[in-house]
Amino acid sequence: MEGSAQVSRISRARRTDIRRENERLILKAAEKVFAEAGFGGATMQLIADMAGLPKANLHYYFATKEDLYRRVVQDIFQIWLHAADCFDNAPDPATGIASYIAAKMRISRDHPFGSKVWASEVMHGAPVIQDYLETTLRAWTEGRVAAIQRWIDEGLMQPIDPRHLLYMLWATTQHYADFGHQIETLNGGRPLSDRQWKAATQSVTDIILRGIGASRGPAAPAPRKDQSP
Amino acid sequence: MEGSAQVSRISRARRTDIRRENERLILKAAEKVFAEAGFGGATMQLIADMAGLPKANLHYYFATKEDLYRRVVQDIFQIWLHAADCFDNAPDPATGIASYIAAKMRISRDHPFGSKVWASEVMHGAPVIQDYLETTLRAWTEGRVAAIQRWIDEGLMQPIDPRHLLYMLWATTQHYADFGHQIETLNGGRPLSDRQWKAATQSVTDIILRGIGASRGPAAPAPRKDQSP
DNA sequence: TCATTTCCTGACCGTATGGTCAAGTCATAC
DNA sequence: GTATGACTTGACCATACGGTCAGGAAATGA
Repeated sequence: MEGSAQVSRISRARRTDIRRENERLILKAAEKVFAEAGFGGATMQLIADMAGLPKANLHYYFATKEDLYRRVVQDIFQIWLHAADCFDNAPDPATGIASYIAAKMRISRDHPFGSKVWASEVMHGAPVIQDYLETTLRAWTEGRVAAIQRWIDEGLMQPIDPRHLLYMLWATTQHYADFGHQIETLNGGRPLSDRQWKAATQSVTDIILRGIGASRGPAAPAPRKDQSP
Repeated sequence: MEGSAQVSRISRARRTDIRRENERLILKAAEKVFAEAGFGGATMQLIADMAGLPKANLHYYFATKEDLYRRVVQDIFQIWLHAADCFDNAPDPATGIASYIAAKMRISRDHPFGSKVWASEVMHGAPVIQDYLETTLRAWTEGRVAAIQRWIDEGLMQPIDPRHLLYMLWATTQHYADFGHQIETLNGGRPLSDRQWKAATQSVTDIILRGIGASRGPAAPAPRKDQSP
């Protein structure tokens, strides 16, 4: 009995694994194809080929193209939101914003396709995640705005409209993913190296922290340029 | 003879007018449809309907969908480039960058569709304007980088990597067009008012100029908030 | 008036695409 | 062994789309 239950559990687990593994494959391929071709330009056939599965198999796991797309966008949105964890329990703007920039730059590097899908979705009027914008994102934004306003009230940074600061953070960090191709072209056709990514993060952090008058924070990394003073 | 020539010139002008007017109508509709649906999602039928012309008429003026799209993208690129005129013969960073931000914010407001088409094109790997990126845009960028570097060398601003500053300027200003829908949603579902656009421009300008250590420029617009000093 | 050129458009065509389906395979359960 | 249920897939279908074309309207020129 115990053995039987064990087998049963294992089988069920293996079943689940098949499903999860295939969904993972499909979602990964879909993210790339949607990013590179847009929703309208993406084809189920191309996604299937990239996932190494027959097209009919995609429709076994995801009923329609829209369903698949929705899942891709939702997954991105989760990553997007979680990036703010480091933002939250920060003692001062310099620490919080610097770590938020770092997190979002990392996302731009690690999930460029996801970022593009998100950008595309929003640019097209958010047809599938409008409700998320109005509920989750709005709530999230209100929270950060309040936090930033608190910092301002405490005199830890200049009195800047928190919303526009957030927009600037989003825009600047996501630019390195969404416009990665342009940046790459201007970089001589080569993707940014580790060092260049670090320099980019540093530049963004420096400008913004100084821009909001918060660069004197204790956790602010000292500029370590080896130029002569 | 003179009269005949006059008529001839007028007729030719009217012909040209018909063509120009129809191309304008089509390009305007195409810009909007491409922006809202992406290249793959846009249909010639939809563009035709929006332009108020039969679909076959579109193909009379633009042989293929790609041709039409190319024209839209090229037109945007021109606007994009011309925005730098005010950047150029500026005496100091505060003046130059402030006016560049103002110009690009105006473009974001006046040509949101164009901005989205451009973003989409670049995000998809610039399939139709890769050569422009490698020639025109690269040259343009080199020029601005040199100008900024000169300002740095003259001690007019902090030593910041000019490229990342440019990226930040592009990202931040275009964000108000490309992610306009998101901003609108976070603004209670209403588009930014005149006052809000002004405030946005001011915020961006303030943060960046302070961020690069150039806010003390003589031509920098004084912050005329009616708050108590 | 008539020829010429430009412009206009309904009807049509080939293809590609999203989606369906029936007939499987395969592992498990009893 | 065989019933069960999840997974797989080649073949197929209806539709929508980009693009074509022939024939006509309208403007122009002589």
